[in-house]
Amino acid sequence: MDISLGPTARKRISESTIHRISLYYRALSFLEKENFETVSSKELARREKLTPAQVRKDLSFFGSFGTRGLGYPVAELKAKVSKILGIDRVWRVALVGVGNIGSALVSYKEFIKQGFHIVKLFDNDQRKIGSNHKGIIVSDIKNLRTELQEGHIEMVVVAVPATVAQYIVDDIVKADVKAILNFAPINLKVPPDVHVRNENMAMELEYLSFAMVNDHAPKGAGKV
Amino acid sequence: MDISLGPTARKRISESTIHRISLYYRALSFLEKENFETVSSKELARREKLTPAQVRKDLSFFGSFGTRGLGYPVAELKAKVSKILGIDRVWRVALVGVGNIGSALVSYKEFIKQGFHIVKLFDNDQRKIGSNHKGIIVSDIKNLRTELQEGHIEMVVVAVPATVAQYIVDDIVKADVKAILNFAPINLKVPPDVHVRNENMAMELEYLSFAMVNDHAPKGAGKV
DNA sequence: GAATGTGAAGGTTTTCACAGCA
DNA sequence: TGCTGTGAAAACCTTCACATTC
Repeated sequence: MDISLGPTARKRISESTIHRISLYYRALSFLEKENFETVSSKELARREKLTPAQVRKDLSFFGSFGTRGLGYPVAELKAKVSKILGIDRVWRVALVGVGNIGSALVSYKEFIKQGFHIVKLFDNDQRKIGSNHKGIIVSDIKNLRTELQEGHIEMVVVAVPATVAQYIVDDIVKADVKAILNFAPINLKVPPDVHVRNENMAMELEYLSFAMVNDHAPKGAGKV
Repeated sequence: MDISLGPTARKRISESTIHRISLYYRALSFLEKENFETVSSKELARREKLTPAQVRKDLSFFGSFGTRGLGYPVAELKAKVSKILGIDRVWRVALVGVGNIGSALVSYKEFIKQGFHIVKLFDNDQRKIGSNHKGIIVSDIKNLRTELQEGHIEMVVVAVPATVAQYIVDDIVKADVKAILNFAPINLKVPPDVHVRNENMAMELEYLSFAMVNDHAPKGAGKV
């Protein structure tokens, strides 16, 4: 019953903390499947290449979930972490752009596992409209706004070319959707109450390329 | 001729700086196409939703590329930034796991544009081995190690299920590849001289979900 | 004894503000 | 005058270390 996200005290939680909370969720899912009862911050840290202090600090922002001397109860902590991340429920998601990336995402199992249900697809290509992808009929993008509203969509994944992404996002915003996951390599303009996250796969390769060229040892080594 | 990455002075460059450098590259590509001659830190910042001071600091780690009173020369800065990121050349990339995500990445245009050439594909599914994807024949994963070496592969994209990712990565490491882009939701163990970057699309949706549930205004607002 | 929870210390990144130059 | 380049200040994040609890 006690939700214990802190009564009114909410501090600002950093982006990195949330990303690590996702990692804890992943590790805890694994531990639960393997029937571990408890886990220490040390063990969680080892599994995700972090420090024990970091794990404890992150969790402490949201409450006291552990027992001194013992560690954290796996199943219980996993439930708490789900709740923190807001994935203790189903989210209705739409996907715009049924191209290479888009169609791959329709079948992406991690989404479903975590409650992100893609329930609508949109495209502007006449050959795709009306076709069936994993049981979902592709809608005409012309009806984006009304169908998002009528379908009670809460999140939209944008997987269209950069040149048209902004127009589509403008429409999404008009449909009162407040969360967008963007795969187009462009900085989208949205009102301040709309959340946008960008997924840019080329950027990660660029990071690798940088690291190789500068022969940066991955774990903080050898500056000149 | 002057490379001006600083003579011997190399400081440690933060991950965030490198990510922003990628953003500058993107903005500069656009500006170049639109025939802009120069650009100010203010304008670059505006385009990527950053601050002008941030832009100047980031660039200053690598040299003095601008002209006071004028700004930065677009084409020249783009060339410098390419060089910093190590994308002023072609990288030979292999992809393991020709599933949903994998096949989408084979056709991903941003990779090619930036010099990341996928030249080899691997899978363990007999039905896929030998088949042709965008002109590349899928190889048997049994030959991973030798083919990576013979093909002079420098980077590998891993798009296989989490359960087998570590085994495959062990093989990749044995083939002396030093850069891995991992799409499997698992923390890979590699020696300290191997660079790994993780791409986890579910994590970004989790972030959105967190933001919505906690009704965090995106731009630092409204704590309690 | 073992491991959490947390102030305080230490480190890193961002922002400020202004000198310096075209 | 306009805008860069950069030390110094401020903000932020991580690690330390230890009192606390089981």
